Amino acid sequence: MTSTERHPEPPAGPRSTPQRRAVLAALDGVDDFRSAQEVHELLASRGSGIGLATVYRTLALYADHGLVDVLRREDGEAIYRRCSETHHHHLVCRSCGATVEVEGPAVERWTSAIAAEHGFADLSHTLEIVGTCADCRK
Amino acid sequence: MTSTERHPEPPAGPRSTPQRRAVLAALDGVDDFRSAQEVHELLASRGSGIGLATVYRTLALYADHGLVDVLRREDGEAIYRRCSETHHHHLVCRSCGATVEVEGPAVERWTSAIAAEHGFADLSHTLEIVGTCADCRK
DNA sequence: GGAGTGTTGACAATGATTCTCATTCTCAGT
DNA sequence: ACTGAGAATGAGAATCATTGTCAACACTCC
Repeated sequence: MTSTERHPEPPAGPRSTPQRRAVLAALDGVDDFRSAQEVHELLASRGSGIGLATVYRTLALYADHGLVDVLRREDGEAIYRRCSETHHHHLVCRSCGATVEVEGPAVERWTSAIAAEHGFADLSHTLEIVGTCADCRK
Repeated sequence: MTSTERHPEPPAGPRSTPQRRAVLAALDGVDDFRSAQEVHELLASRGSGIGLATVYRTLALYADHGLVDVLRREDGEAIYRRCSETHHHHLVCRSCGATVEVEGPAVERWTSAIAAEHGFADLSHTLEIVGTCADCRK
């Protein structure tokens, strides 16, 4: 709150490094969610000597910045996916992992209404739909 | 596989034992989500010598039977809460942890519609709303 | 009372994630 | 381009929730 705001917000996004670019590239190469361990293995199999800790740090970093989505597998393992930056939800196939991003204005409205009704503010929410896709039902 | 199947499936819910009753009682005593570790500590502080592994087994057991809800904290730790057995969602205060169970017919309808639209079947979904409750905003 | 099965508790084992720290790299001036 | 300051990286140790193992027990049915 001081008058020290000459540089309101140095555009400074995360610094660009080869490792970070590699992680994003790896995520761009797949269309479903991958764990940090999997991303690391994938990169390793391509000859990248990137460290596991760096993969974790990078994924956490971009997750904070909203460039990747984070979900949890049933066993609690965190999984990540490159995604659009607008608010959305996921429809995931429990069999093949295929993912579809969906928007739900109706849901947004509903959550706001319900929350307000109970006196809650500063909302955020998560919604995931898991099912079996058409291909896997054959 | 002998002919010993006279009792195909005793309506038998989980067998009742002092330990299991203690775990459920502990959950009944609070109105928000607790981790297995916390439940164990709580019981220990009451002089119960119940083992940690038993707490995990019991919570997993009741979670399977739908008697307790399971959520994940941001760090991935599983948290449990005694709940009604009908399908519902949670509105959780990020500050004090207070929880409200809410129903959302609108959401149920929306998820079914969206999923069908993309050819998904055998649906299940999770929806959590996190916010700051009225008391914590003072 | 005894066998058979389900439960428990203590403890080891697992496995994802985080931390530490010395080294290396990026980026904004100059 | 050159340099300094601070950010990022890698290797491996350290955490910590969760699960597996197995012997001792509890309960039910005969």
